[in-house]
This record gives sequence, structure tokens and C-alpha cells, in this order.
Amino acid sequence: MSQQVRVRFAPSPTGPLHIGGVRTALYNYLLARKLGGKMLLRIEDTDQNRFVQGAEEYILSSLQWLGIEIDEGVGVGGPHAPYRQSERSAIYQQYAQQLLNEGKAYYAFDTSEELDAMRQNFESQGSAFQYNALTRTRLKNSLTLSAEEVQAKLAAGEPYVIRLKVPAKEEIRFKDLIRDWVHVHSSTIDDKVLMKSDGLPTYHLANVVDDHLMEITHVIRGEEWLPSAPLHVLLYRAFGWEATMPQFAHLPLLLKPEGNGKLSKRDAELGGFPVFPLAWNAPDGTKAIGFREEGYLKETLINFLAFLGWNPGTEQEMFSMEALVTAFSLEKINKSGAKFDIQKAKWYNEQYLRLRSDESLAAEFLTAYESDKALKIVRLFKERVTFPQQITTEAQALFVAPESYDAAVVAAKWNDDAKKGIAAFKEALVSLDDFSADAIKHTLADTLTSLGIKMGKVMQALRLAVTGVGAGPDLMLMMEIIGKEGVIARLDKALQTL
RNA sequence: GGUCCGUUCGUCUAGGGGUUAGGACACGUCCCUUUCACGGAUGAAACACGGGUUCGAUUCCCGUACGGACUACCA
Repeated sequence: MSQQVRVRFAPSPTGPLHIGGVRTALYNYLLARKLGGKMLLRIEDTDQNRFVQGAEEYILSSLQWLGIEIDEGVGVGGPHAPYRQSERSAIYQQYAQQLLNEGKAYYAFDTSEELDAMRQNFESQGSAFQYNALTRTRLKNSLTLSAEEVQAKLAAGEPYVIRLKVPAKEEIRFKDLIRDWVHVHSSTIDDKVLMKSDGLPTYHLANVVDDHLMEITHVIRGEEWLPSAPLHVLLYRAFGWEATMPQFAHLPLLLKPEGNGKLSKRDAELGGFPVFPLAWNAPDGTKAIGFREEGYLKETLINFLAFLGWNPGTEQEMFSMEALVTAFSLEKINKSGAKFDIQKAKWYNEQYLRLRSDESLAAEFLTAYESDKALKIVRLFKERVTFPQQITTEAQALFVAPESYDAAVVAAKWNDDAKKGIAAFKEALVSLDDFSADAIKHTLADTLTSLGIKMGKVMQALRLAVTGVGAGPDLMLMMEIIGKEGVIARLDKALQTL
């Protein structure tokens, strides 16, 4: 039997889920669905200092909004529970102890202050400090201290960390599914902390132990993890799990729209666009805008994000989640970072907005109007806006008579013919019972014909009189929606004031 | 500084030893239209550089440059 694919999305609850994290989750999900595997959600909350209230709920609701379904993990449970790392301390303790017993890890008693001092010292001499095979023999740890001293320190409750004893000379190589073979020498890796002095594991230990225990087959994560991947390979080796080690795929980064570097919250504020799926309002007052609240449809975000770093190799641009599942493959993910271009996201939103039915849009955004009218309004504006809420704004404006008139249009189009035509048209409207776009149009045409004035001479002036501006959707339909009384009042006002 | 990763139009990208280097966004022009959008058509726009290998390199190899990530008892 072939092994079932199991992937995981493993965010830290340190704040709102960043858009790059959403894409990572999406790619994991797509692979799982494509290959009939399982998608896990694990919360990596081993840093108590960075824990943010509400972040976990935010992650869950973001994934839910986007339709990225979790098969196993936080929120749904499963055979490897618990899926919150803070609840798995005993497990990490046990595995750290195993490494200690086998001499593959050691206790270190150096304080942060001592290490900082050491770093400064090295730096002043132009080199970088590394806690490694070269320096560990001169530092305070269970390799340099006698067994009695170590026992005494432990018994006295002195704080300590557990570090991996990285082999001095070992070639590490692993095949990244996106970047192919990556080679690193163990001498460039330092003795990373596995267990912190607070008794919780670091990311490195926890992620390797959990991925192994949870039988993860593919680790799909951001490129920022690439440099520590060799360390993880070393860890799998130390545990004797190399044969079942998951395959790695390091995703290209999402870059700032201008210049270079990782996309950040700051770029979003500068550019006036969101980088978080949902709006974020932290208890401490931190706020950020979200794609959902800005009016981006979930289909937009999914499609847009999927195409930032991946491409099906065809010329098709529009992909539903289902279509993505079918088309997705790890091989087609690019190596280089992708700049975040909000323009493309807006275009996608326009496309998906037009794909939505008039009925659903009316029901969702125009509840203030009776359904018949709401539908007419949707048809009027659907193809002219980027975000659905703009339809609401436009609709409201429709029922407010203009306060002023566009001066340029007045100068160009408000002439005697126009005035004469509009005055006659207004009189004709008074006796018009069927106030429909069609009837209005006929009335206008007949009126102007009898006056010997061409339609084109009057249309812009009429639009100006009704709306105050020279541009907009079909005037006849607008008049129908505004209604007879409203239109006549507006014509009167324009005739009097202009 | 060190380690690792990357580099096709402004942006997202397709492609890959011989192509008019294709598409999409944005931009220009034209058409449609009562205007503005939509839509349609069309235009401008790219293989970082230098060496190899080869009959031939944008494609393969090596350098260089540039960019990025990482370099915590953070993930």
C-alpha cells in the first residue's frame, strides 16, 4: 500500500495570519486534496512571550472563510492530539531526554548575558560567535563540566537549556522539491537550542518531533525556513528517523510591491492595501484592515494567492478552488520571490464580482431596497465597480439629488437647445404613467423629434441635470430607478439654477 | 561578515539548445456607446553581465554582479 499524503499548516499564534501564511496553507491544502491526503493544523505556540490573545481564533476563522478545510488538528481533533504544542511539553521532554542519553545533546548553563557578551567579543574581533564544536569545549555545559557538577546544578534548579551536539564534520544534503538538492556542511551549523530554560521546546525540536509523530509526508513552508532545514535533517538523523523523513518544499517569498524584501504589514499601510485575510482588532488596540472587509471575495484571494509563485503552465487565469486542486502540482511552483501587486487582485475581484449572480449580490448588499429595485441597481453597477460595497454606495447616491453640477460639463453642454429640450421633456414626463426606461426613452425621443433637436445635443445636459455629472451608467435606467417625482424635481432644479 | 537561495516585459508568469520569446495585470491607441465604465481590437514593453560547451545558447556549465532569506533560550 502506498503511503497516504499528510501535510500540515503550522502557524504561530503571534498575531493575525499574514497573507504569506495563507498562501502556505493554501498550497498545503491543494496538495492534500490533489493527492487524496490529509491536511493538518498544528498551532506552534511554544513561545509564551509572543503569544497573542485571539490569534488562534483568527487563524481558524481565516481558513474557514477561505474554504481551506482542516482534516485533523486544532479545532477538529484527531488521532495525534493534542495539536497545540504548548500542550505537548511532556513529549518533547521525553525526546530531548533520549538525545541527552545517547550523547547527541547536552545541557548548557551559559546565561543569555554571558552569550551576549561572547557575541560582542567575537564581533569586536571581526568574527561571528557560534556555539559549535569549536567553542562548546570552552563554555559552561555538560560536556565541559563533570557529571557531579552537572547534577549539582540541576539539583539546585539552575536554569539550563538543552543543545544539539552538531557533528563537526558531516555532509548534509536533502532534496528540496522546489529547489532540488541543497548541500550544507555541518560545520556551518551551530549547536541550536532544543529545549529552552522555560522547559518548552524551540521550533526546531518541536517541529521535527511533531512532524515525525504526526506522520507528515511533505513539509511545505516558506523559504525563510530553508537555512534551518539542514539542522532539521540532522535532528531526524539523531533520532534515527531519516528513512521516514518528510520531503521538503520551500516556497518562494512574497515580496514588497516596490523595492525588495519580504512583504510586511508596513508595506500594506503604505500602499493602502491589506495583507491580512480578515480585519484584526487586538485587545491591545492594534488594528489592521483585512481583505474580506475591504470587499475582496474569497474566490479572488484564493486565485490571486495561488498565482503568486505558482502557475499551471496554461493561459487560463481564472481558477476556482476545485480547479486549483485539479491543476496543482509542486513541480510548477517557482523558485524566485513574487512581488505583491494589488492591481491584479483588484482585477480578479472585478472578474469574480461579475461572475456572481445579480440575485446573490442584491440579497447580500442591497437589503435596504425591495428586491425588484435592488436587482435593477445591481445590474446598473455590477460591471462598473471593483468591490461589492461600492454598489451600495452608488445606490445611495442615486437617491440624493445633486447639490452641484460639474462645471466643465455645464460649460460644454448646457446650451439653449438643451434647455429647451429638457423643459419640454419634463412637461412630457408629467403625463407619463409607465415610468420605465423604455417609455422614458420613447418620450424623450418623441419630444426632441417634434422640437427638431437631435438626441446627442441633449443627452449630456440631461445627465447633468439628473445626476450632476457627465458620466455614469445608462441614464434611462437611472431615471426609472429614481422615479418620476425625483426626476421631475431634479429637472426643475437644474432648469432654475443653471 | 558567514551560510543558503534566487535572477524572462514595470508586475505575475509561459517556454526552453534553432520560437516573430507566448499570456495576464497595469499603460497607450482605435472600435462599440447618450457619457463613463464594460467588452472587442491593437501597440509599446523582457531572457542581468562575462566566459565556456555546442554548428547554434535566453535555455546547459562556471564565474561576476545584483537581490533576498537566515544568522535568538522567535517562529
